[in-house]
Amino acid sequence: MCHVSPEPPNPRPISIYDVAKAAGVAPSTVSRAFSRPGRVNAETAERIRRIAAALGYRAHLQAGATRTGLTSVIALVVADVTNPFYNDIICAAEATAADADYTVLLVNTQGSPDIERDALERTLPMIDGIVLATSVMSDSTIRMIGKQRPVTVLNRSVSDVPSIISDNPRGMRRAVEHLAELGHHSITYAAGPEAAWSDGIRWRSLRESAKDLQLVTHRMGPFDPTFHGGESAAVELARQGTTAVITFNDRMAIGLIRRLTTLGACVPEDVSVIGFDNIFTAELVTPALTTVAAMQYAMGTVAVHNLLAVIHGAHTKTHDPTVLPSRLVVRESTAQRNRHRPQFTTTPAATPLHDK
Amino acid sequence: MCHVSPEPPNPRPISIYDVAKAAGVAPSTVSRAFSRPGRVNAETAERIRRIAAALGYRAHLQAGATRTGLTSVIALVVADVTNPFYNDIICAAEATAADADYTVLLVNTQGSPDIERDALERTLPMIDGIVLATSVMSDSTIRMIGKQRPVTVLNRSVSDVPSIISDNPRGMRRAVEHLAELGHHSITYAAGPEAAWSDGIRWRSLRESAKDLQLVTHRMGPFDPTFHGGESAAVELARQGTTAVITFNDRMAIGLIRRLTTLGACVPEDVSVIGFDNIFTAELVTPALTTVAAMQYAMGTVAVHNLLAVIHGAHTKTHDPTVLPSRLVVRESTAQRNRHRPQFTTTPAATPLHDK
DNA sequence: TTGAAAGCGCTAACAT
DNA sequence: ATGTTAGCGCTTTCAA
Repeated sequence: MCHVSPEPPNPRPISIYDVAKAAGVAPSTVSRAFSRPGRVNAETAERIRRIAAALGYRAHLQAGATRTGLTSVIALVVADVTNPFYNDIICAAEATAADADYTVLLVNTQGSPDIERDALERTLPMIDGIVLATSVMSDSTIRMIGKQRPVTVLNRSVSDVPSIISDNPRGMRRAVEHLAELGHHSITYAAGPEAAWSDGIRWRSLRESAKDLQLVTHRMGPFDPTFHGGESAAVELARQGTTAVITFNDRMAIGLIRRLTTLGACVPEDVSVIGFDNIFTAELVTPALTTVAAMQYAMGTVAVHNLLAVIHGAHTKTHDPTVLPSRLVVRESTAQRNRHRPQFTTTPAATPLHDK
Repeated sequence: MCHVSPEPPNPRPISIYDVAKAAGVAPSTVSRAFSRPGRVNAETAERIRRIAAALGYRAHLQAGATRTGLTSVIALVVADVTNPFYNDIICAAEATAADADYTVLLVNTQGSPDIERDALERTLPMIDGIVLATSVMSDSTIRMIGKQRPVTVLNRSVSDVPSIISDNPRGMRRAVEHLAELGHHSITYAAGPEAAWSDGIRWRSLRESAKDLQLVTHRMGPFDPTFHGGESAAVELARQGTTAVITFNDRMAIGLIRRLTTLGACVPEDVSVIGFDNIFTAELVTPALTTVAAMQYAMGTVAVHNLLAVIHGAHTKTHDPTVLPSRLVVRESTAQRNRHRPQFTTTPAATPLHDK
């Protein structure tokens, strides 16, 4: 019944030797016809390309890379490709790389140190450089990798490694001022993963800004930087009471608002919520989310641009991080503090949002 | 000022020769110590690994692949990594592949035939198989690639190539029944990209189901399968009037509802809307979206599972597509047809939602 | 169990 | 402008 397939699943691919023989030229000529068209007779080159196409030849760039060490591939390491925060970063990185004839290898670490290490282990030898958009590795590990391959880090400042960050202090400052103007006296920060550099800077910026404006701060967490993490934060928040919350990111803010609502609190009437990142969904939820926006597209562009510069031999003397501006986008999740209602407190009761 | 950097940006990586010399063994022994630990003295292997680690050696798998032709890498081709529809597919694919010690190479084509062709051209020689989660290539092209490398296609049925689809006809049937029960007489389909196989099957299924239930159907589009595509659909919809819409996917449905609202129509009071995919955001928007859910996680698992089977030499006799069930998730965007109001019609007036 | 040698597909020197 | 040769890092025979 089960007859043997006549063709193996992975037939040996056509090589330049096959093409060379068919065209009656030396293999190196075939190689040149593709990589250095100028250095070969125009007609010969054309004939070679025709024959190659007819034979179904595909250049095996990795093989050549064993000789040159250069692959024209760079890796973009992110914790979670499906996090909308990376949308623009990925698009920008791919566009910028494509302009320079580089390919972007997307590496999805799911926030796991093991996966990240493994993936890097596997891909490092076959790439010309790395953009670390999110990394849970230590600064010293990153610096070590930076010795082996050109590296650029995003959303994090690592000394001796080109870094691109957005102006978290300024964005946080604007968020705090906004809440102060609305009459809030105390701000709770729902923290993201401790390994996240941006979590640290955001909390520190919050504390400083709050101190300047004579506001009180609290810190909850760490939570997963996801919708569910935000839900957990809501439960904890309900126990301690507050009128204003800033979350590590928008996904958490959205989860928090959701859960808060099922717990009987109104946003923004009872509690004002501010997120970070300005993801697309922030505009879509009800109430629309007030959030600190970063320039993701620019981040992706600059990161790849700098990386390619280093690959091509640029020697940046100082490695002060490149700081991109950030701004506050005011929507509906923040409002005047409601003095007539008691501070929001309740006992956890309602069921969590059904997890699809 | 700009002193020359003492170390080149891409130092030659440590090879097995370096390790071999340091360990005082032959290179082949080092190779075996990593790839075939059983066939080398346990102590020697341990010593080699220690020395390798100390030297910072990283296996260069691509180099070995030039010999064996096997890379333990498979490609997952998607149109848009940031489309939440792929979340679970990507996660499932990576998990399933990791279980078998394979790495997933994520290829983002942005729906462009050129990028897809280019990416495939570049990566085909260095992978053991491909999962096409979205492809704009023709069936015959896919079949041709299937001759060169094991291929599995998702969300599409290609003869002679293992295909995994969800039960669109059944899902659509349930959607149409649902609308019929709510008293709607006519259903408009807002189409997605013409190149999308699932768009075709959805429209055909809609027509058949509607015919069975004696409902009238209209078709608009094609539109981009995005939020903005949905907005465009809303404008067109406003001109023609209707009480029930099914969109190609959830992102379109969300955009459509948004724009419809700014145009003065109420969802679901004036018009009922049903999407496809059940993306995470569908639950978050107001009104929450009624949608046809597919089993994305299972799709990813099955796709990779089947692919690995083919890679390991399975000979499936018939290539009938694997069909995964789909179901209707009823939320708030569908309601009883409102007989007391006139059919929704208006002139386009309001401004589109601000694009961040 | 280990070593020696050949070869994967390609590119870069060098030679013609 | 083209051919020849060596070699990239690794795996895999084949011997020892």
